[in-house]
Amino acid sequence: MSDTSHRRERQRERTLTEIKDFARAQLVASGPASISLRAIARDMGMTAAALYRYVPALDALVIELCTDLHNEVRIACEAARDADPDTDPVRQLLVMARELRRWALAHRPEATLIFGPPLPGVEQFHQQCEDLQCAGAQFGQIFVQPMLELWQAGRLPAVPHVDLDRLAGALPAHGELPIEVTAVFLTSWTRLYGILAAELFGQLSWAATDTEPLFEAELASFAAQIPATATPASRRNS
Amino acid sequence: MSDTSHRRERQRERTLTEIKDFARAQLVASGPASISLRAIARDMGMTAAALYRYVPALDALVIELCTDLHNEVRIACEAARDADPDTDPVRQLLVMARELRRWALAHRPEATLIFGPPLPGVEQFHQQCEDLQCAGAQFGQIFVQPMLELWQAGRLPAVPHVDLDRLAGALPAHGELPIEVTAVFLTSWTRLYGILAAELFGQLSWAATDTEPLFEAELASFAAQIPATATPASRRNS
DNA sequence: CGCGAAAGTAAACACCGTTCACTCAAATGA
DNA sequence: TCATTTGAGTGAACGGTGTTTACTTTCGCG
Repeated sequence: MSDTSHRRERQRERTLTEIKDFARAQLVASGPASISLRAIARDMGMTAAALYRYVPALDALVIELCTDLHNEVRIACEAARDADPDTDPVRQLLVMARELRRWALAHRPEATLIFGPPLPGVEQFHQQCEDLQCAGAQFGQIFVQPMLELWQAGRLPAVPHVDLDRLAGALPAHGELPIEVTAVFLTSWTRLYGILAAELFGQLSWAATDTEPLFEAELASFAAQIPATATPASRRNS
Repeated sequence: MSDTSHRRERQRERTLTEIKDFARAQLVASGPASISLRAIARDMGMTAAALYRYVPALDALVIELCTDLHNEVRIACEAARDADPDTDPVRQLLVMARELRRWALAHRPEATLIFGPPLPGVEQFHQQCEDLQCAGAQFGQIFVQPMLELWQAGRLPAVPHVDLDRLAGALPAHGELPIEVTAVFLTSWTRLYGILAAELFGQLSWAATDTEPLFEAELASFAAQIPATATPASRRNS
């Protein structure tokens, strides 16, 4: 009984992943704006209307795609991190950042979808990212975590020039993170994101064709702020 | 004779700017992806086919819009710069950067169009930016210029960690700029762009609602690298 | 085997970009 | 002044899109 009813469910799930596979193929082939239900249905040998048995609307499909891609890039970064024997948080951050860049440049349309401006109807995705369980937040978390470890080890330097009081007033509700960690995370993240997004979106095509020196310099300047071992005076937790 | 023919031309130009005005109104109202020739024609009380007398295709119209917007934000930054009596290049850079952020946040859809990933069919815009006369390059130029002045005054510090040789190999043909200036410009620009783009595209909505502290910190850390007066040892030109 | 739910279809609606043949008015030249 | 050329604008059409509706077919379950 449950076997047979499961058969239906499995069939349903297979069709849904097939839909997402074709959607991704279109994303890769023609960019985020060209994902079309009718084309997916055509590729699958079905009618567009049939897809509405599986997906409430195109927007929802794209949002699911965003979720999958966030998970994919997170898992790729985690794998790169775990493949490195060095467990130093700084080292882990560098390895993950490089893997993020590698993934993004190897999957430009996908990266453009998740790191670019939300398509109309997909703005909702970033909103729901305030939920820590959502894929976007979990992706961010793998970069937050090592920074938290650095802070606990007393190795996180105060970020210069950041108005911590004002920043603290601009955080969402779930902010159980120390404000110093938030500050260093945000400044580091936006720097990485800047190089990546600028290259992804072609904003640097007039100025440089290879941004790896810039990327590596940013990583180096990040690592340089952090002492290899804890400064005794700034040690905080165990 | 030339009067009358000019009358036609002026009429034609008025219609064209009217088209662009309505296009921008749509951009502001519904985002970059929602600019539609049919809707523009509807708003103007015309047929969509008539617009093809003025614009070869939708893509071309959007590209023209990008050009206009680049000019607009450039002029806004120049105005802010010139309104400040301080002629110190560092001060000018800070003023222009703040104006850039102000403009972008006050014109989010427009900023998303020109700073986000190119719409399908508009990739061409960034390519043509290798031409220094194009609007995109001229916009970049107003930030390059003060940095060049700093370099000429011997106040530009070597950017740490950047592999200048490799970067030099990744520059387009028109690079008559000193490589040190290029390096400091690109690292500073991508940092600014990162904060701006992250906020524009909602990438930080889960982490912070107000990025001004981050932006100001980035400006401060840029200014901090640059000596107020020339280091005698590093002075280069007049 | 028959029933009922799920899957899929066809047609329609309202959009979209783009093209083509056509009309109409206005500027031009003789 | 009158005929002609040129340009603006129209209407219909083609193929594309998301989405809804009513209908049919398929298939697992009792």
